[in-house]
Amino acid sequence: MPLTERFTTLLKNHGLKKTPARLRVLEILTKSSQAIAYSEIEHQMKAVADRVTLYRLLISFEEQGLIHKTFDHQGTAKYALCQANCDIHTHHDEHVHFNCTQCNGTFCLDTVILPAISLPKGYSASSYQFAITGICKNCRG
Amino acid sequence: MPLTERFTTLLKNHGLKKTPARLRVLEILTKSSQAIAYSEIEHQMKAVADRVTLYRLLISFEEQGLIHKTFDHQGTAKYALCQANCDIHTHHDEHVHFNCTQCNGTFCLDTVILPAISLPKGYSASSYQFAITGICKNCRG
DNA sequence: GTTGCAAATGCAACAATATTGCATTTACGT
DNA sequence: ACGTAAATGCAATATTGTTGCATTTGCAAC
Repeated sequence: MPLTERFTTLLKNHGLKKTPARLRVLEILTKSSQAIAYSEIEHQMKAVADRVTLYRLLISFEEQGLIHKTFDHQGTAKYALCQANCDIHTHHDEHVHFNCTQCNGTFCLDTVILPAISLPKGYSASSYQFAITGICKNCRG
Repeated sequence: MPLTERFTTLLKNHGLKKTPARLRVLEILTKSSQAIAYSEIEHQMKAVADRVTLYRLLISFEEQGLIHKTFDHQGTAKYALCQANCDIHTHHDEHVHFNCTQCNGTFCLDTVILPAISLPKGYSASSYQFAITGICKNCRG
């Protein structure tokens, strides 16, 4: 299925209207091998949409389960497409992230298995954020 | 050992001068059962120190291994005292954090054992950030 | 105790990041 | 083609973090 068609379906399935800005963001995220910071998306969106539009767009994408948002080792928000069929009700992003201190890249490590963790009594978990900081594959070259 | 004396030693051991602002921050962090956001510390520091001083103070505390800094589920920076004998060379903070979505509290779960994780080839880890988001003990009560 | 100096602080200005209100435009079902 | 709710753009504002520089302070050496 061609990209644009896939995006159209994706947006429709999540009750979102198809707009140039949204298609562009989906394209950017799809073509990236890693999670992208807001500033980077904005940079690539030049002339396509206003800053505010981008903020609001990302918020609704996240609410609707199209993308997930993580924070790297410096607290910078990074966005990536959800792999599975997330939606507004079941929005899970249970995989390990790797943050590179050299290139500042954030990678989703889908192959790493999440260990089970038992919480102390009284606490109830709704989601997990596991991140590893270090040097990535590329930067070690 | 009384608090003030302990703080004095702590600062001296890390090559930091003893100042009212620093003593106050140590006191605030010591008396808190959870990690504290910058804004909260600033609020409790009213009239004791300038915003900028607080920022710089926290940075040097972190560099010298007196405190550690984490980001909660909303990307807010939170600070807490280091438990062990961290210093500028060996600064480790390998425990699980719990972020409550109701009170926005961040707790260090020292009792939870960190699982071992094996990275894909090519990646090398220097630190780990494991966080669990949910409802904390107090908010369930 | 006095002195000297690096460290720490305060202030002002600035930079970066995120949010809100509101008028206008656009997508899309009917 | 039309009507409406959703989406956008713009301006203003809020929040958060940083930089430069003059002044003050802690503390070690004398």
